[in-house]
Amino acid sequence: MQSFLTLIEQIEKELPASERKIADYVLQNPSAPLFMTMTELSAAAGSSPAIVVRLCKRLNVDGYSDFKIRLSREVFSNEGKDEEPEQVMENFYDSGLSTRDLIVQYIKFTSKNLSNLESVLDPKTVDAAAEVINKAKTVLLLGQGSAEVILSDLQYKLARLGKNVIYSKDVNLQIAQSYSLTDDMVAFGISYFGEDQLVNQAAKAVKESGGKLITLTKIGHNHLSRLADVKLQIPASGYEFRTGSTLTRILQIFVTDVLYSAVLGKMTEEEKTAVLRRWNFSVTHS
Amino acid sequence: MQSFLTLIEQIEKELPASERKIADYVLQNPSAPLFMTMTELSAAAGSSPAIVVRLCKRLNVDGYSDFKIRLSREVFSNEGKDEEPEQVMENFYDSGLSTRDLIVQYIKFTSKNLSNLESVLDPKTVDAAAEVINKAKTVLLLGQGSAEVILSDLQYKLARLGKNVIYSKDVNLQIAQSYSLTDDMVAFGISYFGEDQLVNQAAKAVKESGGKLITLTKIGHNHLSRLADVKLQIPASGYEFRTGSTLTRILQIFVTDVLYSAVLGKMTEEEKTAVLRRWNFSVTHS
DNA sequence: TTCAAATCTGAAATTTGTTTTCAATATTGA
DNA sequence: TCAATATTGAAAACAAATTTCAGATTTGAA
Repeated sequence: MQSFLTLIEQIEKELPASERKIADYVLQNPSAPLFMTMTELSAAAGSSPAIVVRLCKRLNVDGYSDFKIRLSREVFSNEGKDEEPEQVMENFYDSGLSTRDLIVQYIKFTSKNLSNLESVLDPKTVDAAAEVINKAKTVLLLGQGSAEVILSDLQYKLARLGKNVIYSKDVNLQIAQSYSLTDDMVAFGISYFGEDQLVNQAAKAVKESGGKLITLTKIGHNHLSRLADVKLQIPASGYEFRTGSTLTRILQIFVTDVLYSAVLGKMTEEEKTAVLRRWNFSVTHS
Repeated sequence: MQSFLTLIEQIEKELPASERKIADYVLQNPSAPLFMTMTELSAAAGSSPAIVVRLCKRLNVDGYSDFKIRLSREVFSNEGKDEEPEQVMENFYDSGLSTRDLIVQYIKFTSKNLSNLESVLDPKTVDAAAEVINKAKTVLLLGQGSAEVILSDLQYKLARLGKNVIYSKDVNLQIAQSYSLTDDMVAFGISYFGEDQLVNQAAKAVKESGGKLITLTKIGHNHLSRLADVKLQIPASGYEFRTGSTLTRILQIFVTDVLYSAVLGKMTEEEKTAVLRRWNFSVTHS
């Protein structure tokens, strides 16, 4: 299948003026005709519908809709071949993107960041975290602000895994609880920057009472993860501020998801069955 | 970007008989319609042209020729790729995957589902939702259970956009509030299955009081989205039950993220500046 | 179970878009 | 220069897509 656009290019030079207008327009906007009627196309190119038909004939296609199909085949099979360097997302809501493009770019952006996660999230660390959680009977959750969202979700997950979960949204209460950690408990702290004063105070309390601490922060040095026995980390997006996106939230949920599965993987068959029972109950119809 | 056929597959089961005939025919002969008129296609599938139009509408494409274009895009972009059958994720925690592989598969799985979202999430609908929210002064949030997580996140987003947000976790209170919707308010209901009795009751209350309702559910028929003025939809994963993954949560957050950006896109410069101020304040160091 | 409301269906009418026709105009080559 | 040939676009004819509508069916509420 020789390229259709190439074919147009090749005959373009010896086309009569009016047909050439159309050919030129198509060569410059190969995907545009897909969304135009013949009349629109001819108007846009400064010609008339009859000419479009004649051009189709000359190109040996079966009519205008066949023309469109050949064109779309061309356009879409090339799509994504020479991806441009993606400075996308810099300030995407200012860039006048259509909502469709916004969605597409956003999907790309998120997928790309998920891929990055593969190199940042260390399997051994996930395993270690799963191990600790698996052994613990009770999990104490630490965090506030936007981390609450993730913690609530984690609360569901852990409950489903059969853990007792202690989670109060008030950080001061969290701190109080952190001082009374016992052997069968583990604390799980979430904070993107790892620099929340109060959360860190709770983490210190956990260490002082000799308890285990798992943390989930962005990659790099920070006070929270320094205190941790197991440090889960997600990439720092950098764009977060400007875009206002909650990519961070998605990555955090993703990590807790993986962790959930990892814990499940360590369980016995009966334990897994129990998890399924809890799950079926908790889902019902929400 | 393989997803238009996936979309058809997803809704196929709950299509009315006559539309299903056509969907089935297309699924079995994905490239056939490209060379057929609507009448031919409907005849081949044992249905009528009007039904084809209706199916196009349901698929959120712009008419039969748009349908053809989407299809050709699918057919031709896949040509010669030899996708392997991907039975991944069926029961991945039973399959003895190493944690590294678990992460890798999970990333693939999530990315793939994000791609599916592209054909399920209709830009026009997102636009409509953004429009409604932009005009409203106050947003009332509806939902419970695992949707709480998303609603809390949404609460942050909306607050940052300068909206008054009314969100009580107690559904009964939500219902009560729903009866007193005023003109400058809009309700936003989230429920994966769209079949939560109490949430639906709140939604009905919204409609009875003449208010606007935006919903976020899985794709397909359900009582909640039926009541909606604007229906946002995410793909049904199917695996959700067995895997216990919270993919749904990720997709939901994703949608609200896109919506956030879409609303932002509709704002004036001063309004955007105000949003940034709120954002910088709200993030600080959590 | 019964009834009202909502949804589905396909034939027919309508609208929209494509293709052909044709007369006027321009171009070519002897 | 002047036939022969090719190009053009307006309008007519045609074809296909879309909407409408009224009857049939299904669904949901009481």
